Amino acid sequence: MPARARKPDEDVRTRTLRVATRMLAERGFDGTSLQDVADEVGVAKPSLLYHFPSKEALRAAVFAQMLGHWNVALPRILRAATSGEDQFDGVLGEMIRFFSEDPDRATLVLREVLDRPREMARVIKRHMKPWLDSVAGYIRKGQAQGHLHPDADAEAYVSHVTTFLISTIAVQRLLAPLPDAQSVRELVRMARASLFRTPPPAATKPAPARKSTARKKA
Amino acid sequence: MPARARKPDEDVRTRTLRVATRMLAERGFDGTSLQDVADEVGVAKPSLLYHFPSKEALRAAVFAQMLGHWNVALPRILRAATSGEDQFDGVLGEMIRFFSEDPDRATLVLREVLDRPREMARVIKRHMKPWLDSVAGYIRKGQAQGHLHPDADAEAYVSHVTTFLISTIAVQRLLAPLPDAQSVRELVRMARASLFRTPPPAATKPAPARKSTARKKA
DNA sequence: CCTACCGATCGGTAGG
DNA sequence: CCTACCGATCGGTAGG
Repeated sequence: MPARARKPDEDVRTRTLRVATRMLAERGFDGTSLQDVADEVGVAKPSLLYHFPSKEALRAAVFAQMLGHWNVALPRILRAATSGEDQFDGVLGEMIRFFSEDPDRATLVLREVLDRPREMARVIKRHMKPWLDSVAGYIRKGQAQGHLHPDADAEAYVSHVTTFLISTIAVQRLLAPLPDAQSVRELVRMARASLFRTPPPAATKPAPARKSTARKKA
Repeated sequence: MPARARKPDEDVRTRTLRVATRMLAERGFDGTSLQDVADEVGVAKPSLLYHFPSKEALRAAVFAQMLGHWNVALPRILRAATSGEDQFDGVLGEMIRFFSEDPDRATLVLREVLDRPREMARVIKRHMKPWLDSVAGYIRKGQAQGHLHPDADAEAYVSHVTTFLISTIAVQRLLAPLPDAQSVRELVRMARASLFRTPPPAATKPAPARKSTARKKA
């Protein structure tokens, strides 16, 4: 008797990670019990503790999986980044893509920042700071070249755009004050307009990006 | 015997609200037990349940107190709002003041959005939407007059600036990537630069505001 | 991967 | 405002 597997092609560990990711994002760590997760996965509670030695370990595994996805996406983001305006859309578009393609990622990051700020400060330093710094470097270069706002604070700008982006994606789907596309479009416009001195290049769809074959722009 | 009051000039209800506000912001609702709160207030757990009939009621009271503070601050914010550039700094400055003066307010709002999105959608509609809409109206007027970016989406802009502001204040003190003043300054600059067509009026300290006696600007 | 069970803690009540 | 106590649920273990 194969008991009560719901997706027989997926093993318990995989299903548990998927279910736990959703529940941790939705209810938070303290609001989610192992029993809740076990019920939804379709196994007994102690079975979870065979795959993950503790609730804390499950949390860590969920987060590690998300970090893994981030590290898969990073090369693509880095490839999009070099300098100039076209690259701006590329990088921002890839970051938006990463968090929009599974908004639980944004929610999870936000919750972790609230619940375990010290640990998250370490993770950010390790996994995001390096390339945020390099983006800040490009911004300073662009400022020296004169096409970016000279009074922008490069470090604060990249840090703020990241917070802005993650928070907006996490909050947007919960409160849904306006359509998703509209929300993203204005976010991109704001990030752009507060960085570039020149107005945006007409209505050349500034959003998701990565399809653009065009090169620099002047 | 007056038992073990820590601030004898403050009654238990007041102290409980103060302690609970801090703990709910720091650990969240599910991460905070009534026993934790009682211990810190210096009373027995059932005493809390005399003042607040349930944990849920305590949460509601904490949130209601914050909403009360908001409704006290609102007139000042509305007074600062009329239209144009000087008013922009006034309104934004007052909002920043409200959340910066007690960052628990920002954290609490963020947690409530994550934990009880439906209820928070109602609260926002009731307590923030009306005047966010009126700010959006001023923005559209400014766009018609030509000194604001014509491609800005007024509704999305005000909603995003609010999210941006609350998230940044809540996250900033937890991760502290950079000094508070620097963080706020860049936030204001970004909000400004993404709305106004003209560059900011030199280095005329654009931030906290409300001391400004200057009137419109041209 | 299961059943059976553990001590600890949860929010809340009785009763004064 | 307290002591004493409640049933329910928590994360986790024993043992197979």
